[in-house]
Amino acid sequence: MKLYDSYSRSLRDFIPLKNGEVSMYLCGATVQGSPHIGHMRSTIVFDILRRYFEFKNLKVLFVRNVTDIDDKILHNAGHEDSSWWELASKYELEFSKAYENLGNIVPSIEPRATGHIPQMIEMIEKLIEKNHAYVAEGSVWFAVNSFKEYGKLSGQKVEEMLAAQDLDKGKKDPHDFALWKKSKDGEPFWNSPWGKGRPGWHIECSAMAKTYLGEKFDIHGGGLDLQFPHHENEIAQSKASGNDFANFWVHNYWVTQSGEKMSKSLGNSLKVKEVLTRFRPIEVRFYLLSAHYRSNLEFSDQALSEAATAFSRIEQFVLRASEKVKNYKLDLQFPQEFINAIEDDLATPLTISIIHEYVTRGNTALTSNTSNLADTLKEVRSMLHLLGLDPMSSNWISKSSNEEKEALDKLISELLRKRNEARANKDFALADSMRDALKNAGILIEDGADGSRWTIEKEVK
RNA sequence: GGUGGAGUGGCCGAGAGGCGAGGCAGCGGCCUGCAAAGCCGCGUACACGGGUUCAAAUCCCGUCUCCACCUCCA
Repeated sequence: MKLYDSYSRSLRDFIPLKNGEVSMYLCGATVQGSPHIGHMRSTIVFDILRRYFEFKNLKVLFVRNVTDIDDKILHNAGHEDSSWWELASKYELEFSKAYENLGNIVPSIEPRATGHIPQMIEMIEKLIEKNHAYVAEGSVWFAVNSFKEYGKLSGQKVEEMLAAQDLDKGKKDPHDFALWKKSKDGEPFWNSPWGKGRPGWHIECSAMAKTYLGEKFDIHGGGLDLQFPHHENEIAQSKASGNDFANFWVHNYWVTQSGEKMSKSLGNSLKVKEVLTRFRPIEVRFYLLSAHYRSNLEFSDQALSEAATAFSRIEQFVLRASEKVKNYKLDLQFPQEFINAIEDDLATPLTISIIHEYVTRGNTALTSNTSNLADTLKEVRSMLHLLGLDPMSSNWISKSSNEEKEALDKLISELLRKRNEARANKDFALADSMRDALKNAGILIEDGADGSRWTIEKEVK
């Protein structure tokens, strides 16, 4: 498989470091507010990578952290008049719910920063010992000029970067960054060899990645904005303390609005919970996969609506075909071109176009009753399954009970029987009024060559 | 100031020297009692100006516009 590695700025063949295993670390949320749909993108990218590796029978260890202490959390807690831990917990739950709603498999491990302070302290001590860090006035700083590779990931030279304008005392170089921050009065703190304080943001991920994935692992990912400074600093800390760290760096681009990064836009309309009042989660997931992960995706309600319409074409094929192809087992079978697309740096837009082509083929088989319908259905569902978009998968299926479905089916089938009598008698006024009445109830009727079919109009929630 | 990315038909969005990805919308047809769904057909798009080449959306030079990052960010 070819995967784009931001560190070497090239497509590289992905070969796991350990035979048969893949270790991945994804920078998760800083739980300071509600998730918007831009936040979902990196998780979905990693979710599909993970699904593909598992399909290849690789054992995946997938770590996605939660940053549950930082300046913004403290600030927002003051704003919302709650404790910082309550605020962090509240938004962590919202993120978990959003991830789950959009059909992501839960990570193997989801560590919280506050649960790994001893590991961070240990790493900081090692950095001080190796003269990559220094203590100043109760804080600890990483000495950027002690690490010659600094800037390699982001392609920047330290001397050409804008100097930090912060007022922190004791920094020897404006580019140095905090490993440990001395706490101010009233702020939460942990005890350390340097006094009361809390960890810097970057050391959290270095320490957690090492704890769960070891000194060297396969893939580290996150949004493009994390490339600098966050990931640059992670590399500096980890490598300076003696770890090899990540073999591949994978960065997803933005969900933008009016060309701008979503987090800069204001308003609630982009929050996951709000978008899900207007669109089904599976439609949102489909939409987020409709652009390549290394392209910006321009968000608009119109684009999302179009994606939802496009998806329903695929979904309706799966449902219609499944009514005809009975008792089949879904053992995954992929067209080669689909595998090629996935292996080409996760070309999801291409996979979607392939699915559409197979749906066209399947729809033709459906009307002409040709024998390849079952195969096409299995292939389409396999492809959807790998993308987490199989409408028949249990996590998308509506929650109503079988009893309810059977009762409804009996009722509607009886109505359709009467309506078809009317149609046979050319009493089209009656037939049409029955169809209208059902439509008012949210039930859509389609008359086909071999009988009438009903579906419940897709509604959100 | 430094670094990186982008500009593709009405819309979304692939592609990366020669065969017009795919979808949405629109138009025409088939099917249908009428619908719906489906299928078939219809498009001469690559920011602008030069250049290289038998051939450029794709490569080169220049210009314009937009976006991101430079120690809070998916």
